[in-house]
Amino acid sequence: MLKIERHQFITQQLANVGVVRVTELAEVLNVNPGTIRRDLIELEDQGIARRVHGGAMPRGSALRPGPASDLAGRIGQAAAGFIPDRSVVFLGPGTLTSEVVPFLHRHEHLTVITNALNIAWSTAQQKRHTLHILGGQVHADGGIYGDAETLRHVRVEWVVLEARGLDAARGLTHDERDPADMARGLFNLTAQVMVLAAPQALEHAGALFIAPASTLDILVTGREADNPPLWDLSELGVRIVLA
Amino acid sequence: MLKIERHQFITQQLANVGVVRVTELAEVLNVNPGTIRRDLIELEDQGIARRVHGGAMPRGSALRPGPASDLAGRIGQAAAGFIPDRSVVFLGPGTLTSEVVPFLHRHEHLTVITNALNIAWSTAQQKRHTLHILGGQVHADGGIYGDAETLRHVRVEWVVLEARGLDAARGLTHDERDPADMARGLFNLTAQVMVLAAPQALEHAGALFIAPASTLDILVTGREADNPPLWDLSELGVRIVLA
DNA sequence: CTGGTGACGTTCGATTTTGAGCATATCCGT
DNA sequence: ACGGATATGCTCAAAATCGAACGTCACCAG
Repeated sequence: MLKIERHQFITQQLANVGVVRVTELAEVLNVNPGTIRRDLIELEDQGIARRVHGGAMPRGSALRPGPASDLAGRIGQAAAGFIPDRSVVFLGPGTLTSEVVPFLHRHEHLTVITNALNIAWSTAQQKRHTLHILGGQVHADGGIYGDAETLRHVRVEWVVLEARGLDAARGLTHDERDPADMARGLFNLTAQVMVLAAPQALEHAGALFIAPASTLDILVTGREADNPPLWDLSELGVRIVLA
Repeated sequence: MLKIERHQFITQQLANVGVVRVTELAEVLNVNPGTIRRDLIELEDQGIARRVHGGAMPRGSALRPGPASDLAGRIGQAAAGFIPDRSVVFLGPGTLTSEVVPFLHRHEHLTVITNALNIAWSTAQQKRHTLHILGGQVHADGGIYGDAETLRHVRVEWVVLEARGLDAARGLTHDERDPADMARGLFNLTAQVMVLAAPQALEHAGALFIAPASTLDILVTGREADNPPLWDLSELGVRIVLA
C-alpha cells in the first residue's frame, strides 16, 4: 500500500463520509495507526484535512473550490512557512493575511500582533499563541486604525502585509489613507517585511505611497503571476515566492 | 463517536430545534450525561450555546422572550434598555456584558468601545454601530489589557462592567489584577456606571478593590438575588434592577 | 414554606489517543 | 550490489477523553 494510495483513499473518505477515524483507517488500510497519523499530518499541511482527537475532518469542506485552485490558501500557507517557531509576527488586515492564520496552527509559541479584528478572532480561537491587538476604530473591513503611537512599543521579527498596489517603479501603494499610514509606520520597525499580493495587485498602483519596492524582503503571490513586472521586483532584491 | 461529531450534532440541533436537553442528547448520542455537559461547556466557551438548567439554548437569540431560567439573557436585555440611542458606551469583558450586545441590535447610531475581543467581534458582525477597541494583550478569557494611557482619550456616557465581587461594605472588587486596573481606570471617566452581577458575585469579595459601591449608578442582577446585601446597596444610592 | 426529584459540579480512575524516538524495512539511483 | 533517503512499525510516557460516583443545588408540586 503506497502512501499516495492511502492519501487518495483518505481524501476520498473525507469528501464522501465527512469524518475519518485513525483506528478505522488503520484497520481498513491494514497499516499501523502511527502511519495513519503521519498521513493525516501531511494532509493537514496540504490544507486537505483538519485533524481532531481520534481522527480528522475535511477542511472548509464545501466552502472552497479546492486546494489546487485556492489561491488565497496557497499564499497563506506559503507565507506561514517563513514564520519561524517562537517568533513575533505582525499580521495586517486583508483576505490574504487572514489565510495565514490557519497555517500557524502547528507553530510553537508565536506572538501574534495584529490590527485586524477577524485575524485576532481566529487567532484567539486557536488558543495556542500569545495575541496582541492594536487599539482604534474598527473599520468595515475589520481593520483597526488608531493611534500610531502604539506601534512604538512594538518589536516584531516579521511584518506580513497585503498589497493593494505594487510594482517596481512605484513601490508599495494603497488607495486608502488609514491602511497606508499604518503600513508606513510598520516599515519603521526593524523587521523583515513579507508582502502578500493577489496577481491583480501587481497590475495596480494606488494613490498613496507606502514604501519603495526594494525595502520588501519577501513577496508571496500566485504562480499565475509569473510575468515581467515580477522580474523587475526580483532585480530589486525582493525574494519572489510563487505559491 | 468523535467529540467533534457530537459538537456538530448539538450545534445543528441548537440551530434547528432551538433547545437541547442533556438527558436527550446523552441518549441519542449514546454517551454519558457528563460527557454532554462537558460538550456544552465547550460550546458555551465558543459562544455557540448558552447553558441553562437541564440543557442549553442557542446564543444570541435576542428577540425570543426565552424561558424564565435564562438569567444571562434577562440581565443583558435589561442592561441594554438603559443605553440611549446615539450614545457612547463602554462594554467590559464578561459573559454577562456579552449578552448585552444582541439587544443593541435595534439601537440607533451607537458608538461602542470595548476591551473584550468577543464583544468586539459580535458587535462588528451587526455592522450597525461604530466600534472602537482598546489595544493590548488578549487574555484567555477574551479580555484585552494594555496601556492604561489609551483610556485618556475616551469619553463615554455609559460604562458597563461585570462584577466579580460586590457588596455594600467592600465595594466592587475583582480577583485578578489586569481587569481590576482597567475597571479602576474606567471609574475615572466622568461616565455613568452600570454593573452587571450574577447572584453569586453579590456573595463574593475579591482581593482587589476597584471602587466603593456608592459610585455605582445602576446594578443589574437577577430577581432571584433579592436579599439583604442588595438592600444595603440600595441605601447607598445605587439603583437596583432585578431582571 | 417544604420535601422530593432530578440536574449539577467535582473528583477519581480507566481507557484511548497522541507525540516522539528509535529500529527496521523499503525504495531508488548509481 | 551498494548507500542514502524515505517510509514504516513499534514502544512508551504524556495528554485527552470518557464514565461513574457522590455531595450539593435548583426546580416544582403540594
